[in-house]
Amino acid sequence: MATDAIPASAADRNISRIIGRSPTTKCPAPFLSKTYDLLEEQEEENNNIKVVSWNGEGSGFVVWCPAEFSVLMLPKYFKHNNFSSFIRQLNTYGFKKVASKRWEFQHEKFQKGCRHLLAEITRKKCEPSAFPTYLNPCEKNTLLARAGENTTRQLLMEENKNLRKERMELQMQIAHFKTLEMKLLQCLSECVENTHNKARRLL
Amino acid sequence: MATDAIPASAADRNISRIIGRSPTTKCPAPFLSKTYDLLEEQEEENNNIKVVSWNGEGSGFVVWCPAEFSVLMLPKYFKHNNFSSFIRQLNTYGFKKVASKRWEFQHEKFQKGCRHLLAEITRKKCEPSAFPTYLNPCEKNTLLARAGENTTRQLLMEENKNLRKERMELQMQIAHFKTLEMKLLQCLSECVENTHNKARRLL
DNA sequence: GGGAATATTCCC
DNA sequence: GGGAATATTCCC
Repeated sequence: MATDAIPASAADRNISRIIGRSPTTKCPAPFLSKTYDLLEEQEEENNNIKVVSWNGEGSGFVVWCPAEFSVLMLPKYFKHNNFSSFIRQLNTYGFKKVASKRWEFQHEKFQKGCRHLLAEITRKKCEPSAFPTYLNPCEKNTLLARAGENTTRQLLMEENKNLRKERMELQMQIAHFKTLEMKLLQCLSECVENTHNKARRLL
Repeated sequence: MATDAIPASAADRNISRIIGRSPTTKCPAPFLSKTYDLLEEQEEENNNIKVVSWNGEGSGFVVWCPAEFSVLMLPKYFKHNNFSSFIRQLNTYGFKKVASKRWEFQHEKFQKGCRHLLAEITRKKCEPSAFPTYLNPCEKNTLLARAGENTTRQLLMEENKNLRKERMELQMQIAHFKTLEMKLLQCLSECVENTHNKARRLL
């Protein structure tokens, strides 16, 4: 094992928690440490045939023999021997396949000699929960479903209430206009009649 | 292996999917099948010391020797040898510890000779998945919650739309009344003036 | 390549 | 006993 090969373990994370190291200095995800370890340890062994290695620039790595890699190496570091599960993890952590004809992967923060960069690599999936921890996932789920709906519903109900109030006011205005119209017509009618009568009297 | 020991495998689930079996007849979770297998297979072996077995009534099971169980049996069925991980899974599927002095667990649907009941056991946790999978009770709740909210929302939106339409119509009526009022006032004014002039001319 | 279910680990 | 992060599997 390389001297700088400090595997990310539960103990590490515990220490990290106890001494209160900030998130930026926390230990890397186990998957990343193990993959880095794996490459470093292969580096030391002078095998005739390389199964996996850093690429020429140390900016990524190549799985030269996927079958041998899966059967011989994966179980030493992980709880499986499936190449596809390894690839799934690489994708989860944002690695990119950078060659079409060989299994070469790169990640900006995964470089030969730069173990300290591993801690800056994060999983793609991470949605911080907005709900208190005492709720079970089912309740959270229900609330989550309702949260958006409630906001929308409340807005709709508010608008609704305002619209009804407006309607009432408009209807009162109309009632007022109707009364006014009647009065004006009455007035006009009287006025016309008045004019007529006045004219007749005067004539 | 017992003759009825049909492990829940990816193949099973695939077949289940292909032939379109309903959710109620889908195969049990791998954890449940494996735990059932484990008990059935132990049953057949006439060991001097029982490490794990069904209880007397077949209504649950007992891990008599947790250490041996963890080291010797767990790795044969699972990807670990931790008793606590096994317990965590039992809890996830709703098993209850039913004795204080030994590791005895029960679940209503986990009974000796009743492998078919396993498929009715569901995980407690339901992930916030927005899209259709098999409907467990939790997911149903969520969907029901959403359905109710949606119905309410749709009704509110409908009422809202109608209220806006009404408002528009009322505002048009008001505009009409305003015009009418002006005309009537104009008319009245002219009428009054007319009367006045006519009277003056006649006098 | 990635969504989602299940499994395993870690911690409270 | 269970929440949550990570790992592994399965499927599209």
